[in-house]
Amino acid sequence: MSRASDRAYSQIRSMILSGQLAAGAQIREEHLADACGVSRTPVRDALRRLEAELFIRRNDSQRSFVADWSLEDLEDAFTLRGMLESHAAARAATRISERQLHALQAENDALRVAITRPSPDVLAFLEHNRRFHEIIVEAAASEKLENLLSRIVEQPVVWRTAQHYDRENLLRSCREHDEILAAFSRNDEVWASSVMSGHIRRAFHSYADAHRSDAVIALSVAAE
Amino acid sequence: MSRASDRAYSQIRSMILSGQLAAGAQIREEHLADACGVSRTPVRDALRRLEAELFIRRNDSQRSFVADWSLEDLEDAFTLRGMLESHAAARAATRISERQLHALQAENDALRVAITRPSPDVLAFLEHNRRFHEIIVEAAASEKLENLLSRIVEQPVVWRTAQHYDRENLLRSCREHDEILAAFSRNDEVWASSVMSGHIRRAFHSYADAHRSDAVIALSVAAE
DNA sequence: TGGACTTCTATTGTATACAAAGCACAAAGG
DNA sequence: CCTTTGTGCTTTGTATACAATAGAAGTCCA
Repeated sequence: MSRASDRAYSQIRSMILSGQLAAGAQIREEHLADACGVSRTPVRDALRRLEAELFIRRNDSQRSFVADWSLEDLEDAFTLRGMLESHAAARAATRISERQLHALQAENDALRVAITRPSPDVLAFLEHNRRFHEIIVEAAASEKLENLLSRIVEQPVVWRTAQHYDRENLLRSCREHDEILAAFSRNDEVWASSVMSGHIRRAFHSYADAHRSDAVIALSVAAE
Repeated sequence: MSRASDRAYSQIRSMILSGQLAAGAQIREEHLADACGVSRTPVRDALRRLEAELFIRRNDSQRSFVADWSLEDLEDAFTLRGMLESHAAARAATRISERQLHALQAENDALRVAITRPSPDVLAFLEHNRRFHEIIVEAAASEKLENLLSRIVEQPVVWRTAQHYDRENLLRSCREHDEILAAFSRNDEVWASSVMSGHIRRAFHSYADAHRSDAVIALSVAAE
């Protein structure tokens, strides 16, 4: 992550996720170059990557804009993610190693600790949750699948957090993870895949519900 | 397609698909720049795109190589494609317009003409087939889905053609397309999705069978 | 002789200057 | 008053020079 284009990539990416670059806003290469303290060359490089991940879109005359996704687009993404991740879970169920199983368990334990303290640590939850899902995709051992999933798990959305990150929802995620672990330890692909499917789907509805609440916070849609 | 980076993109891409750049071979930016008659800048741009589409992979020290997929990788790709395209067919079944339905019919008619002549025109078959599937994905009206599918429908594979492109197989594809059309005209998403699923799966087995034959020809895996 | 260290080379990464292409706005002509 | 065309300004595209880095090949010393 020391190359200038990598720094530009993650910096621009977090500018988008944080809302510092508003959805729909036009992007000017030189402006970002100044903001990142590099020249336009690595910025262009970063923009291409972000474009491939649908964070950025370009009009016909090559001008770039921050992608702006509707609730329908979000549901769409969750549906695809559900298909792909439940497939990943099925594959992982018969391929996962002891080491990976232990790593999964450790992530979910850490996740539980993060949310059962007096004031839940949402950022820690998100990070452990991300790792949890990442390990499963690794265990699925399909490079194409990994490539596809990397393009839809995170999305720039200005998020309303009130309902969504209440302890009840977080705990439910954690319990669903337990069930996925149980399915893995029995190498039951059908079970693993169904639980994962429901897990992602429930997550969508948490988000959709939260969409009607008030408090607004910028977060990447990585949870569940 | 007049920009230098676009020319470089399609030129390098066809060098890979044609086998002129062998699977596993290292890629040197300057070499390609000479071959395409442009500077390294647009070549780098093109390489990034091809990398996102898994035509090219890079090692840890940023050197690029032509991707080399095994038969298992190919099956993997077909499985994913089957999931995504049958989902696309389901969505398309309830969303497709009259215009698109006619366009589909026209493509399949043209496809039938191309293969029922004395010596089947395989290239024309491939092109109409590609358009047929493309229209369905458009009709599915999901940008994310379109984006994902664009990354797995074509793959660099040196292909053995003898069995695969015999008239029997081509005709079967054509008949399966007819059935998909029937499902669409009745807006039956379950039917459309099942036929598509089987269609892609059968295509995989045609390829796998052909893998044991002799005649070798370089083609992109776009058929069915 | 073996192993670490150094130098050299091949290749990619970055900056910068300039070229080309769009867009907006203004002026002219119908 | 509307349309069209031209002009200048903004933004992106390309070439090139130079910097950085990884690998390979020697080289030196124990």
